[in-house]
Amino acid sequence: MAAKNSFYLTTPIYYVNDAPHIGHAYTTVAGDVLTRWHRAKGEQVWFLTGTDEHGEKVMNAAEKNGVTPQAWCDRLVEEAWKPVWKDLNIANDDFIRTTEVRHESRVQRFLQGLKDAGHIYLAKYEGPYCIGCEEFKLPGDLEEGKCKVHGRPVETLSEENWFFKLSAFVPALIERYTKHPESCEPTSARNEVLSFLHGEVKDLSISRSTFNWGIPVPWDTEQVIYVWFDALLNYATAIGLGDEPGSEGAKKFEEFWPANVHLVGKDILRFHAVIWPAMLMAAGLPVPEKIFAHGWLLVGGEKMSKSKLTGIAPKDITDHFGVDAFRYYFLRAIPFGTDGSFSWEDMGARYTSELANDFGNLASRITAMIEKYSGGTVPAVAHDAGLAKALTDAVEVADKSMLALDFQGGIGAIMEFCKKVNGYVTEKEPWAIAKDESRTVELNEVLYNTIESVRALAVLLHPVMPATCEILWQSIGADTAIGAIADQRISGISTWGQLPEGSAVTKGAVLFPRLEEAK
RNA sequence: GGCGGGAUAGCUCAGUUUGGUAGAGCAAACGGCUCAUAAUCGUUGUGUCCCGGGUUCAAAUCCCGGUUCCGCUACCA
Repeated sequence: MAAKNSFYLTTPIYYVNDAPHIGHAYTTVAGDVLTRWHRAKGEQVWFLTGTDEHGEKVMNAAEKNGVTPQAWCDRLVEEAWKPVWKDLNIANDDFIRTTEVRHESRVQRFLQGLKDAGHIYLAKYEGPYCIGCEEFKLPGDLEEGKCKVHGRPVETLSEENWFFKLSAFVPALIERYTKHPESCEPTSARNEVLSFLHGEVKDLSISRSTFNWGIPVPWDTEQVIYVWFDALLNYATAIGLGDEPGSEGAKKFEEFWPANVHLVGKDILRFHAVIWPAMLMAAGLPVPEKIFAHGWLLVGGEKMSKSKLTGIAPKDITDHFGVDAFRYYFLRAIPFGTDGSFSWEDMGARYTSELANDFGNLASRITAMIEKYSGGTVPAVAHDAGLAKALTDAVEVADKSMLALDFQGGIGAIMEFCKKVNGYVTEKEPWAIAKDESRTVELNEVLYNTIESVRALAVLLHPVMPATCEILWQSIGADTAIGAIADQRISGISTWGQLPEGSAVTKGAVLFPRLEEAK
């Protein structure tokens, strides 16, 4: 595969039977931070998110609310989903909805292609069916022959469905995950996938005839395409899957496919690591480079859920801590890939310690000192070998970690540097030097080295906390002196001495005010 | 039932591959400093390393057995 300078990342498309909670936001923020990091590396980035709008559950939710499925989706997308991403400062390049024509037509074309190539066949699906649930049940859904949900006996029903020859791709999938372990991470997730593949994998029923909220099977319009088959394709339809050579869509697809990373929650790992690549293989397309399954956010030790009143809306948290603290906290506190416990206490502790005391306060003390001791302008460029080295190391570790989706490690390295700068200031005691007029040169050096370190911190933390770092960037005069923060490159951060002498520094409002006891 | 992962300081966790006096951050206590957001810097303490056996000069680490939590998978039907 030719080395390309593009980076294509997707979040799952979220199922619109309800409003987003912090679990959805966790995935999307992670995607946003990672894509912002790649943009800061100068890569051509495409970041896709969207909504999954077909299927029986959406149809039922709409019915219960007395509206058509389309109206239901339109309302949730416009009033709940898109606004939340806007509030969280998510810089997605596209937002796909599976009810859009661009998606539906490409899905149909893709499916027709698979059928023409012989990967689709008609067969009778027979199994236990619960009238109450109006769906076929799996053995695990049953208890003593009765539906667990309704506690009533199931009937054996059969339905003619179209099947995808999933089983035919098992050997190729096993080979893929064995030879390219990085294509499914973390390791625990890959092992689960492999263990599943080594079991008995059955062909997949990809159509339904019991309801009609979905994309019609092109050659059998009595049936609609199974919602997962439809949904997975969004990653490719959004960038022009199957379009005429030479068209805009085809160019985009050429540029960005295969996706570099599909971020998924661990509950939907198998769809992405088994079904999706098999679909692509069947179509003769390259498979995604990496499926990354992150963990769940736990509240009180349990997976968040609406029914247990643990479904927290992002706004509940951002109203108190602010958007940037939200973005920071989950990626900083939880190793990506393992479950993590959310608690107001822990978030409050980390906010105070790391954002207010370490980072925010460092910005306050240096801007205040430059105003007080240097007339509000950056003094002559100076150099401190210790800080410069620490910065170089921090950038190196942070970059390596972020690229590996180790957000905790990456942010940790940056914050370690921040602490080091605080230590430098305390040790040099600029306030003491300032009392001796013969030591002005020395004083200016300390001030310069500190503000220059803050310049680097602003760029390093920009992908994680864009709004706050932008404010900081302005307040140290960097915007005027060296250009927009968004144009700064990771590779250039550790070049010492960028903030020029004379830049205007103003001590603005504190970046992360101390908060009253959380909740 | 099978496979896999976890149980370590008040809290979150690292350390277990390659045995050698038990670690980090946060919280706590004490000291320094006063540029800063009652901030920051330094120092300090903290442990039946889930339980019971075994191997060894020496076990959080290796072996056997058990408890408990979690994930994947299967089956009972």
